[in-house]
Amino acid sequence: MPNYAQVIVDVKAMQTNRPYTYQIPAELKDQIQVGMRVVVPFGKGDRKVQGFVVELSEKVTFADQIEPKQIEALMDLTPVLNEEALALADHLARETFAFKIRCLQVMLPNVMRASYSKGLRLLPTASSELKQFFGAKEELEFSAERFSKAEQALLRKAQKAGQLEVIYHVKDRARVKKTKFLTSLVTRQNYAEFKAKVRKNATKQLDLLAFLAAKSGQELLQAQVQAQLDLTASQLKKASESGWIKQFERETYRDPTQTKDYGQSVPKILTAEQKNAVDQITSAVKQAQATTFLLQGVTGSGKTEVYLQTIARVLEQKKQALMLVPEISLTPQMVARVKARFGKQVALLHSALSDGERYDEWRRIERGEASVVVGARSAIFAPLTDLGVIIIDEEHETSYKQEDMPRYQAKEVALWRAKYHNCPVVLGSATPALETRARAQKGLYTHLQLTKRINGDNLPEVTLVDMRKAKLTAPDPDFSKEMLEALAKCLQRKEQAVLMLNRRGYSAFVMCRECGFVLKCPNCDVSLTLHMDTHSMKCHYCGHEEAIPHVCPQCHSRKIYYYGTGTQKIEEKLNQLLPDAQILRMDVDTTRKKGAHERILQQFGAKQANILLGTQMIAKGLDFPDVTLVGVLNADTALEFPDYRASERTFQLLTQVSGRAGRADKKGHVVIQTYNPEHYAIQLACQQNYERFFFQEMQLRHLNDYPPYYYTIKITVSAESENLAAKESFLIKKQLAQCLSADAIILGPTPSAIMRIKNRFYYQLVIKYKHEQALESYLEELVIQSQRGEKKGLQVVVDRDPVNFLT
DNA sequence: AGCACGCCGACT
DNA sequence: GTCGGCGTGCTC
Repeated sequence: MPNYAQVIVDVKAMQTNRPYTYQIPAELKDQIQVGMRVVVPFGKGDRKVQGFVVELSEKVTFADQIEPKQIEALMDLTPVLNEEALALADHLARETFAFKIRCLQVMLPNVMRASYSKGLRLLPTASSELKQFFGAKEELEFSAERFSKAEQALLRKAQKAGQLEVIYHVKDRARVKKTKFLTSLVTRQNYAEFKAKVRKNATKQLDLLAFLAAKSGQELLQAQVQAQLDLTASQLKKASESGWIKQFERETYRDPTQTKDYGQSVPKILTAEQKNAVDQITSAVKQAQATTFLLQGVTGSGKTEVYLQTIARVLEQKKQALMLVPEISLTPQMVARVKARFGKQVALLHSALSDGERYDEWRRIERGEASVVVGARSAIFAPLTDLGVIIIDEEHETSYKQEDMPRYQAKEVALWRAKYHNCPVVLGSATPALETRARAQKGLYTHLQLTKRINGDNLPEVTLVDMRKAKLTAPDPDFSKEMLEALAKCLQRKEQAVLMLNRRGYSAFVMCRECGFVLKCPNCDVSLTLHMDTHSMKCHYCGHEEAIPHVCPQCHSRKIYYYGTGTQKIEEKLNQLLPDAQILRMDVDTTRKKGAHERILQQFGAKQANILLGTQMIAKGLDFPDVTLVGVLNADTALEFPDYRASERTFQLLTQVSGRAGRADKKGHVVIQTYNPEHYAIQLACQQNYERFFFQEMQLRHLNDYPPYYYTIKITVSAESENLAAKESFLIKKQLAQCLSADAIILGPTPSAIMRIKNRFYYQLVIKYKHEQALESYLEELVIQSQRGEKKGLQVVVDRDPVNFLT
């Protein structure tokens, strides 16, 4: 019998990474298990917090004379985290320098994270003044915002005087959805008897009785019966009281796609390359080998079919499959494709689900009712217990890295889980991340290649337009002659075009021609962008909004104009330059609403427009047979980024977007406008030459000591005062210099590329290293110690293998 | 978050 | 001398 439990506690302000010991009350001893959530008292005030049981023991394991406190309650009947999840949380905490509690919570759906509230309850000794303050209520919910400082002082005094007590609530938001059913108890025998008791003119009741008699003994959905016979819930309740029916509730899932019919799709015939890939992966599945495969295949080479047939083999082995795709490509078409092949066995985890729906999908997986899981990044934690394969599509996508605590890389989590389950991992991409391709080169990963497009070899023709020269003859600074001609021809042939505007850091802003003043956000270090739809200037980082100025705020000149180009402005120009064009615009503004993204794609697919104009998001995974022209308006903006992956990103983006042209029998054409036509990333993207790019980029990384030759860790320090942020970052550098060997390189501290966001100043340090004995423990300590700085508004973030260097 | 402890200034 | 300010540290 366990007497004590080790509990990882959810403490807000000061998190330590060690568990706390609690006593298990006698009545819970036979129920408590490792992996359950509990409510425990914590701190001097014994406020109640949620915790996770990570260990049970008979004796106290910590040397202290005080008696541990008792567990207040169990929140679960069965463990919500299994052994694997607990081990993975430990690993994550160590690997990402995150607090254990966060690592445990990230494995569970949001609703299982407790919500806390504080209540104040009147005691009999309360003064009449206090009673008045409470009004008629016994208990008030306390929140700091709701009461004034004076009121808070009053309440505090009353609490000290023993006139009221503080009650802490830990609420489990996980709610199982129940649906009402009923069973008809009306039989041929008792029908007449029931009928005799009903008034002759009570038509509704007589109808119901007849209906029930016809369905004798059957289970019916209450909502359906109500709708069909136009009855209210209370009328059915009466029927239940009369003994006509028996009402009951049953647990149901909130899965909106469950009832949808996706039809059925059959496996396609594989090419020799595809078959080889499926065979090799399947063999690893059968032999339970944790091999990692890099499936490198150009756009249109049929990677998805390899995934689907691999999953089918895994299911034949009575094992389960987990497939990650970037959030942006988790479109209805993509979902339909998987559901059509595997039907109800598929569980879907994506951000569009409500918390409740997500919880239900999680429970379906946990109970083993779904053996194929498809989802975005966080689906990597899906509670599958018998994994046969993990597939990561578009593995080079940076969105597989979580950008807040715990800052995990889903690919690395996949490798860990694969090792735990002895199953293969498939990393798929047309343009693999350099690190991935390098591991394949070294033989750590098995390299599988799909070199042929399914529909024959029809790589698009690429035209590179040098905008430095084009500018002189172009009818417009944003559109070269070549681009406009290609568009016009495409429209003439009644085909479709996709136009990409590389937006980041390149949108319409306002500048004064007289004094050079640029309108900037008052809270962040970025210029405000012009939004024609709302006729205002907006900040993309904090949402600040103000009116469009007509005179320069600095020199009062009237010569204040719009510069740069946003998708809106391009759309307007395009309408003038090509009056025949019907344009659909897809960017942050038009896709903000839920489902808007899909709607735009669907409209374009249905030929309601002939030009799709958008930002990077149009480069990902859309597949329209009639698109024969792809235009890139500004290929270089990603090159200017303060990021050692800038070339790689540019190459990937251009290669991907080029692959969108001419996928079917029609010849495709790609027009790329650039100011750096001789840049290797742009040149090699035009040639669709990944291999050359890989070797060239590897040389540069080697030369500059960047991954995959070095590991990187980024430390970001931010505060409301620039001075404080700078001071702290220099202090950290000093400490780092002491614990690092001479082989390590510290870059910075420097102000981040965007130094100020929401009135906070950002400084960053980047450590490049190969082996450092003391680094891990220093950073672990740094993360824990830096919590105390949070009271002063000082924040320190440690990010292993960072993908974002802007902040 | 909330409570104790400890070190300085203003005060009955 | 003592009361109380809040900066600092800890919570099984």
